[in-house]
Amino acid sequence: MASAYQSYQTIERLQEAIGQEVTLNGWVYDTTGKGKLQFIKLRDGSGIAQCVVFKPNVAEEVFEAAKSLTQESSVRIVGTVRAEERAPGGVEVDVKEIKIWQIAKDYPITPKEHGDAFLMENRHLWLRSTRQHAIMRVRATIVKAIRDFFDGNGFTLMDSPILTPAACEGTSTLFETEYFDLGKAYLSQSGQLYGEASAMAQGKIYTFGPTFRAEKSKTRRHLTEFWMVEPEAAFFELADDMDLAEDFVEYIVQTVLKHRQQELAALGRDVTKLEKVRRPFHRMSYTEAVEWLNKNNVKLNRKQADGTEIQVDFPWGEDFGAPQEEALMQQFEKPCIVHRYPTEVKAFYMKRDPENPKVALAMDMLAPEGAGEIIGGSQREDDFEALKERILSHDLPLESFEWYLDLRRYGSVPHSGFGLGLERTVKWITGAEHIRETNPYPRMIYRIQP
RNA sequence: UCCGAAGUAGCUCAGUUGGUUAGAGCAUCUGACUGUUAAUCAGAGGGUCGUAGGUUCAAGUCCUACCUUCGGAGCCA
Repeated sequence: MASAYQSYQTIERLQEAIGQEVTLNGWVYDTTGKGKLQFIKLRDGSGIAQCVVFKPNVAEEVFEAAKSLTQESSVRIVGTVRAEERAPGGVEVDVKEIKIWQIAKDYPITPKEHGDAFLMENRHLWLRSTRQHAIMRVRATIVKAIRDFFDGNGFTLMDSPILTPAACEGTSTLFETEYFDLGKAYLSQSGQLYGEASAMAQGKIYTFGPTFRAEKSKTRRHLTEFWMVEPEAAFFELADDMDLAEDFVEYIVQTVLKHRQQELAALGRDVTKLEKVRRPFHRMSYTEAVEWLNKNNVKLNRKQADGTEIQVDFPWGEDFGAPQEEALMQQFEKPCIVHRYPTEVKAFYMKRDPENPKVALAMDMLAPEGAGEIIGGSQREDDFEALKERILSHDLPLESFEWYLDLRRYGSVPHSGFGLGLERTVKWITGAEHIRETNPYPRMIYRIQP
């Protein structure tokens, strides 16, 4: 006897079963009655199949069962598959038997429109809708593409811990918890520091897992819990890091195009835009970007002491906000890497450019179509004294970073890496309006249910 | 944290200068129909108008506070 995962017929493969009798298990997505004719749209997680019950052809109790079905009731249907032009997808099931697992009463999400708050309160049910189903399938494909890319290019998976003793980039945005007798522990906001140690052991590594930011950000680009993949490679300089990032993002996008056309179509995504995501991407230095902003009259809103706002030329040294990034990207159809940011606006572990100590060997990748920053990375400081001085000048506790400094004591080498935010990448590729749709159970500043 | 917007039926919304019994569509229930794709048609049930206080002969509507949600900024992936 075959086990359930082998024997039960999935709707995805119904085309192959034309002429055969099949058994389908699933949930009622929609019903329509037409007198002696009942249509049941059955959803089984793999797809949706139209099932038809015609009164003269079935036993009385089967027709009554069909009439009693409500949205999201769970059923097993036995019937014959046949080609039918009038049915969506070109096939339908001529129903012979119905077994009702459970009748659902008053399913809250109807085929009509709903508000954001309502859908988020019912996130556990919203996931059943066609749109959310498609986004989750694209997400799963992106995750697989990420793993395949690194696994296939000599990177070893070396996951970093989630519970950490100290901050990676300052403590202001960390979730805190008690850790037995050892005091406070924090949820990791990046696996990078551990990733660097791992790279010194394996050469090329990547970490992939959830990260946590207690930032009080309330925008359509922010989650407090999100997944990040962070490659780190010994002997990589900034140029290598940027090449890697371009290859990687191109691979992800092209893999989704190859395997998820159906889902992208269901989402109404303009795939011609994604087809253009081919190397080489655009690149410009931070300094060039500032010049571009000022040449194109993209001003910065600055608050005065009296509370009023004035518009000023973008000053060199200030970090870009979402409005600057968006303005910059409007000229491009492909992602753009902006590199060599001012040292002051970047993290302590980034190496300074030997040719210009005012800038760090940092790079961000901005995605087109308003998607914004998806990658942040850098070449790391590999000089012991320079790194130690940076830790102290950032008021970070030196004793917490002794192990990290060891990486510069024992065989320090140039090395680089970056972090790619999974949900932001899913948002860009699916064209989702809001990042809350890109994670099955998103955590946001004002929402932790369900 | 700051700026802006909104809370009316299970859901999405309308509700005029304050004025009799607060409306519609969808959903639910009953009935009709052999091709529906968010079916259609006929009928029925469904409300502490976010909470508390105030003004008034009279408050869904005006005022105050609070709560909740949404959008944006900063910060970031």
